[in-house]
Order: sequence, then C-alpha cells, then structure tokens
Amino acid sequence: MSNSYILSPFKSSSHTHAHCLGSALSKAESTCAERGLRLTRLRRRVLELVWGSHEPVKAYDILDSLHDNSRRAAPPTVYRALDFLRQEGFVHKIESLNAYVGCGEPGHSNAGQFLICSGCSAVAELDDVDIINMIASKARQLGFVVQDHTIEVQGLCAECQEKGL
Amino acid sequence: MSNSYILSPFKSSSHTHAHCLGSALSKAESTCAERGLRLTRLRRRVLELVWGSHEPVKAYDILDSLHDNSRRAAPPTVYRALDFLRQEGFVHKIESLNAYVGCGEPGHSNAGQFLICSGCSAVAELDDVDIINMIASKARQLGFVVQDHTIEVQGLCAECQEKGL
DNA sequence: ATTGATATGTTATAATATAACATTTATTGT
DNA sequence: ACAATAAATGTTATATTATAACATATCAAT
Ligand SMILES: [Zn+2]
Ligand SMILES: [Zn+2]
Ligand SMILES: [Zn+2]
Ligand SMILES: [Zn+2]
Repeated sequence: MSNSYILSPFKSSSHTHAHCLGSALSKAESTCAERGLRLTRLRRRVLELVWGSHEPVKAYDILDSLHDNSRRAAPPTVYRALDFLRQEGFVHKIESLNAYVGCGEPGHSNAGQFLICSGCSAVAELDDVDIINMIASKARQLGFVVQDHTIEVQGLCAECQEKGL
Repeated sequence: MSNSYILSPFKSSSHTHAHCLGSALSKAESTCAERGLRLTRLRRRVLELVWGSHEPVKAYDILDSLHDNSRRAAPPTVYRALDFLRQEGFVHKIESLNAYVGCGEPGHSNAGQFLICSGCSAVAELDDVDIINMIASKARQLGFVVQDHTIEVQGLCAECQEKGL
C-alpha cells in the first residue's frame, strides 16, 4: 500500500510521548532551517503545546499556557504563531472541533485525512492517495476540479473499542 | 453508479431557483408531517433563508434577515431553528465555513460529502457509498471504526472553470 | 379550562478569531 | 559597528460564532 501514508498513527496510551514531541520539534527545526524560516521561541513553545498530546488543542488553552509569570498573552500572539505553523505544515486545524493538532510528517502534503476518536480524542492523520483520487474522480464526473479538502472522520480507535466505549 | 447519489448537483446560474426552494419546503413539510414534528413559522422562515441560494449562509446573516419591522432577533432564535433543521436533516453545517446549506434530499442520509466552489460559493452535496466505504475500509486497517464524517472539498465548478476563475 | 410539553423571547455571556497600530527584535547593507 | 530595513511580537480593541439560563408564549390533549 505504497500510496497510503499514515502520517500520525494512533499510539498506545502507554507510548513514550516525549519521543513524538522531540521528533516533531526537531523536524520543525530542520525544516525551518532548510526553508530559511525562523522557529522563534514563541512559535516553538506553541508547537510544543500543540504537541503536548495527540489530542487537538484549543487556541485559548494554548493562550492560557503561555503566561510567563506576567500577564496572559493576547489572542493574536497565539493565532499568529498557529498561522505560521499551519502555513509550514507543522500543525493542522481540525475544523469540526476548532482545535489544532500537530502534523507527524510536515512537508509531506498540505491536507491530510484525520481520524478522530470520540472516546479518547486522539487524532490519527493519513495521506491516502486512494481516497484523494476517488474523491477527485467522483468530483470530476460532475465537472468539479478539486483544489483542497477537509476530511475529518469521527469514530473509535482500537483501544477505545476494547474499553467498550 | 447506483451507489453514488447526487443529493444536490451544481445548478446552472440561470436555473429557476424557486423550484429548488419550493421543493425543499414541501419535502420538509411532508417529512415533518410523517414524523409528527412541527415546521413552525420560524423554522420555515429559517429554512427558506438557508435555501435562498445554493451558497452556505451564515447564522448571523439569517438573524439579520429575520427582523419583523420590530427589532432584530436574538442569536438563540436562529441557532435553535438551525439545530432543529440540522437534526432533521433539512440543513447541513459546512464546518470549514461556519455556514449552513440546505439539504437536497432530507432523510436520505445524515452526512453527505460537500463540493464547495471557490469561484461562486455554490455547494453540491453527494452521498457516495464508494467514498464512504473506502474511508471506512482504510480506517478499519488501523483498527478505527467510523461513526460519522465531515467531508468538504474545495475547488471549482464547471461554470466557474469556463469563466476562467 | 387545566395541564404538561414544546417552542420562542430575552438577557447575558462564552468561545473563537481578526484588525489596526505600536514596539521590539532580527537581518542586511554599508 | 551602525543605520536602514524587514520580520516578529505586543497591545488594545473589536468582530464573529455560539450557548446558558430563565421567562413567556403557544400548542396538544385531557
Ligand atoms: Zn505521542
Ligand atoms: Zn480512542
Ligand atoms: Zn436552485
Ligand atoms: Zn462555481
């Protein structure tokens, strides 16, 4: 299945998440270096907060986590950082949740397909050419040319099914 | 292609939209009658406003159109009507736009797949079993069981391509 | 008419996001 | 190193989207 990439799989609840976080940060760092972009302290902190788990994070929760002993940051602070991270593909917005999730393979593609567990809230990301091609082909039969897509699938991950959720 | 339903096709810009509107209202009326539900004056007006075109409509635009010479209605008025209409499948929310669009075949299924033209904003709705099955099958390979989905595809309709948009 | 359920009105507020402009920090050219 | 420029962040205000809580009105059936 060479045309079906799992950009972020569901991880066992006992996995070492520090590895996910470290990997995401180092990918972002090297990608920014390649592209001549600045992964500033703020952008890095926001990326860390988004990658705090595999669950989508709300912009205002990030905002609340950003305080430096002084007062709370203002919304544009976090939205600008999120805009940058989304533009560079380090973070995706889950439209059906108004929340943001880290991308497991930045640079792989701009738009993935997201599986969202209604039990544990974890998100997995695919980039599946079969799905994309089928949608493009069905759309084309109606004369429609695809530019982008928002594909968010709600359901239960394997672990949550076992728990009987 | 019996397993691919076009619930709302793209209509030519010169089509007689009063037919779409009339059809949607009469379907809603008969469906409510069957189900013992009340398509009240307010709900009917909101449905008419959503069906004012094939473009998604914003909740607050509906709100602004609801004035009866007296003062503007309050948000819960329109959100409650939209909740009812969505629950009964007469209206869908387009998550990527925070806007609402009429359903061409209420009762056919709960979740369709939406093609959204970035030229004219028109929306077409599919209920394509091939797409749904493929997504369910890909998800299942990861142990994920699908409950629902949000599929919104951005691109250009045939008419807008001809216009060079 | 009385009752209970459903729907709507009303006020306030929560949650999400952007506009506009000031200030700071980093980069570039000299 | 210095000034000029560009990029990023801070700050204040406001726009947009949506819900909570409770009061009133309407409807359906006894
Ligand atoms: Zn992890
Ligand atoms: Zn789960
Ligand atoms: Zn029409
Ligand atoms: Zn179009």
